[in-house]
Amino acid sequence: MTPGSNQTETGKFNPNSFEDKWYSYWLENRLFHSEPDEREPFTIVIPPPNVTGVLHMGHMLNNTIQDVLIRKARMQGKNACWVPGTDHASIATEAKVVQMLREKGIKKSDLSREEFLGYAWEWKEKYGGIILEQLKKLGASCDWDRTRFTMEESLSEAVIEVFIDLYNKGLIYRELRMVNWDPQGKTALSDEEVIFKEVNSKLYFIRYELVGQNTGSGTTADGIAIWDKPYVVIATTRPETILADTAVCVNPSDERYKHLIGMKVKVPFINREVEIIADEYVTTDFGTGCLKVTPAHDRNDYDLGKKHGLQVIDILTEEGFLNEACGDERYAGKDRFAVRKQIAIDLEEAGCIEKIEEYKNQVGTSERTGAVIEPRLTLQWWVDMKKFLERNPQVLDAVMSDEIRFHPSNMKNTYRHWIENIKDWCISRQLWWGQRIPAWYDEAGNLKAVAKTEEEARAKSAYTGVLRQDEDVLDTWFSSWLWPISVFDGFKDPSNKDIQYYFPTNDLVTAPEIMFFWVFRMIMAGYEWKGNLPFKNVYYTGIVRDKQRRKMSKSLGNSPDPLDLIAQYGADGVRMGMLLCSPAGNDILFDESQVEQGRNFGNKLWNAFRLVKGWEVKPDSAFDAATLEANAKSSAWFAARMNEVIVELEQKFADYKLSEALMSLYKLIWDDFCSWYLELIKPAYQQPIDETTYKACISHFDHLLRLLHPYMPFVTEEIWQNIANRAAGESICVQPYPRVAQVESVSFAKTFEAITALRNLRNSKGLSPKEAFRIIIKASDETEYRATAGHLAKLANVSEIQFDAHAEAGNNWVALAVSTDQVLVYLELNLDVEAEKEKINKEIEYLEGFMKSVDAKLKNEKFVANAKPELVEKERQKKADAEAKIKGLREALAAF
RNA sequence: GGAAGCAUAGCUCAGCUGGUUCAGAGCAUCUGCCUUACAAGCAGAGGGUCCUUGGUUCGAAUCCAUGUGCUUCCA
Repeated sequence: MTPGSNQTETGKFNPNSFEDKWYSYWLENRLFHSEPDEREPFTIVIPPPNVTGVLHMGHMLNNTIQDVLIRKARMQGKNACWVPGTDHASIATEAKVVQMLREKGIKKSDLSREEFLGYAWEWKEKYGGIILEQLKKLGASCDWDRTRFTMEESLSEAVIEVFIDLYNKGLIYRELRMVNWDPQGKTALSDEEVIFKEVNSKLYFIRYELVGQNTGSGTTADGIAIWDKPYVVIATTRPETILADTAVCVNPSDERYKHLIGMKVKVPFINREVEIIADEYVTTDFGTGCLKVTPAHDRNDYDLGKKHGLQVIDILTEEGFLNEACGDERYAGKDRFAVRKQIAIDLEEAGCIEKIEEYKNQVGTSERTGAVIEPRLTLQWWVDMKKFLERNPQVLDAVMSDEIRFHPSNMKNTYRHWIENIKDWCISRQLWWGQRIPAWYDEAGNLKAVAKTEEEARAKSAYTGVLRQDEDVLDTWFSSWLWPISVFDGFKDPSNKDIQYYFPTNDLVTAPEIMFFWVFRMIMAGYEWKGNLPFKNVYYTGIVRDKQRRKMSKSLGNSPDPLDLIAQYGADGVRMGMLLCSPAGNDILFDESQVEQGRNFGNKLWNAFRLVKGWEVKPDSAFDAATLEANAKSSAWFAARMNEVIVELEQKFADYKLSEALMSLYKLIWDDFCSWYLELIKPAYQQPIDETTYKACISHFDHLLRLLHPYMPFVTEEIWQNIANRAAGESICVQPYPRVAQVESVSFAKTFEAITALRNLRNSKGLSPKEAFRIIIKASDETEYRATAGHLAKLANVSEIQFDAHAEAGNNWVALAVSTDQVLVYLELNLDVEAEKEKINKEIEYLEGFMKSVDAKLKNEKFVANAKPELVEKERQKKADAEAKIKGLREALAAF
């Protein structure tokens, strides 16, 4: 059954009254479900939102765009499949679960891995689907039967298999390296998960006493000795790390320090003697030119340490506390930031501080927990990206050659730059929520085998002792990069009909900052395991910002609640508001007034429907020929106009200019359909309309609804269902999308111009629209005016139209310029003759100026010789038109 | 510090490989209207040295260079 309209035709437009109803209807009729068949597939996989997430403005934008693309494809007869799902977000979810447990009084450390995962799954089942439910409110036409989750069994198996496969191919290795450590999440992060923020900090200048130098050359950078002992000064933003210093380094060519190379200095408090070494790495003009080297806590220092064979002293715990190795009991067991403050005070007291400067620097923070990242030396698993790319050069080539098209295309530059400077990908995480790494070790921690199960590991390694599986899990992106393949079970069953049919997918819609995390890696996975690209187009959305260009965020509180917005303006209004001004790649400055505009547009459409629906229809025989003829012309004109716009739309969609396409539609509906066409065919109050026109109108309306449906699915369905009789189960969702047709071109351009000129005259003279005009049309070609005389009379309230090519203005006849013709209007007013003359003179002046420039072009031999012939012809036409206009205006002027 | 992008009406943006009356759209603004589809509306109107300065060209918003300002990415 088709649900009846909740809204009577006289009711006010209220999107809430029908949106849920139609969504349920679509689901009941399984309109979004896809199975492979003989049609051309059109596939989108959703960028899986974080399972802990709730819908925010960015999701709204992103998913609206996907829905527009998928709905249009579906209407175009393609087998449209939009696969929804979520990712397991190891670190974010684990943090949530840990917090939930803490509230229950349970500590993670008191639980076994299995127990913890039990709670985590429980949490996921309870809260993990919220965001998907919210997408339904937005109207997202996902195939919900295909909903996937990155940690479900089949997808997890794929992850494990891929890991093993990469290991066997030599593309994965395990190594002790400096990683980005999140002391709050207590895990390593990849470089992409670190967000750099500028912070105000301090640069501490600290004195290190020179060993065995009782006199002489220990000086400050500026040569002044304040201390009684010789010393050097180092500059650091992290004074707590001096306890882990194992060298001081200067540039070998630095005259100030040359003579000190090879000597030793004492680290304050702990009095560790460390050597002054020399390396080109040190810049002489930063700080004092004298660098403290802390191999355990700084990436560059680590490399330096390796090169010079320095000792590595790790003074931090995994939580970011100082440990016993720091060698000073005042600080051991305390937080790194607390120690930073304290040690600064203590150093000051000890006279070791030369000075402290304010300093702005970039500090890395965890994308998920926000904690300040600590470079930390740990054993992690890595993907060898260089080797991977050597195996799969298409990862770069496909994008550069537009085999995979980026929208906007300038993202290609960033992509290439990224690949050319690629770094290895740290894929292990010290967490429990995620796929556990299938690596097996002996009791001493030596890697014995990489295998799916203990049995396999044993078989592979032939080791008979106790085997322990790696405690760590894999990065969530190590699941997500397989998404376009794994959602179709392309690993589990590579020849299944889904993967063969839907892969490669068509479009991917995502945020620009995800290019490195995800887009790039999916392309890698596509070529490595399917030997093919994973999608053909990548549409990068902008970031949703507020009017002050600030990024919308929870903490700023500048983001409206999407569901509130939907409740207030309707999902259609919100969708339209988001898309009205969001070219690919451009940030969108969100403003509620745009959403209001979207709702107003829905209201406009709704009222057009009310008008049409209210008409009484009678057979054509009840009408005179002139009316029928005029209406037929109007319908033909609109058909032609709509066709023009469909041509535009096709081009705009081909270029992924979704905002512009929407704007074209907006104008077609509001201006051409409502303001012109409906006004033209509208019968007088309580008068009937002829059947032919009514049918044409309904057909045009129907086409408009289809064109608009991808953008505003709900209101278009509501009207479509009520504009004509529909069978049970029918829906606009699956109606054919209008195509470009061969339509006779009908121009009303001069007519509309004349109507506007007459309305303008009324406006400027303060005349009532109720007073009819008498006019004379003075045209060189009367064809169009004669054909549309009825239209002109109706929309400009003209009671009498004469045609006279030789008419003269004057005696209360005022001339209006329309194209190159004139419309003379009878006015009984006392005109301000001088003002009228002035106006005409100004017009003539402008036209003469214009003519001059055209003339100059035409007289220019080089122009005539070099420009295309049709262009020259156009210029000649321009000149002729202007001449005709000037002639008419002169005559009008003479008539006063 | 390295790289990319942007600068056009009050705001947000179109303007493809130079050439239609090339200076555009939507919103906002102003004027007049409650005209029986719609005031969430109708009918009109105004508004810009296309960031600066040079250059190429018969011709530049468009191509090139310089400067300025802003944004983003990477280190």
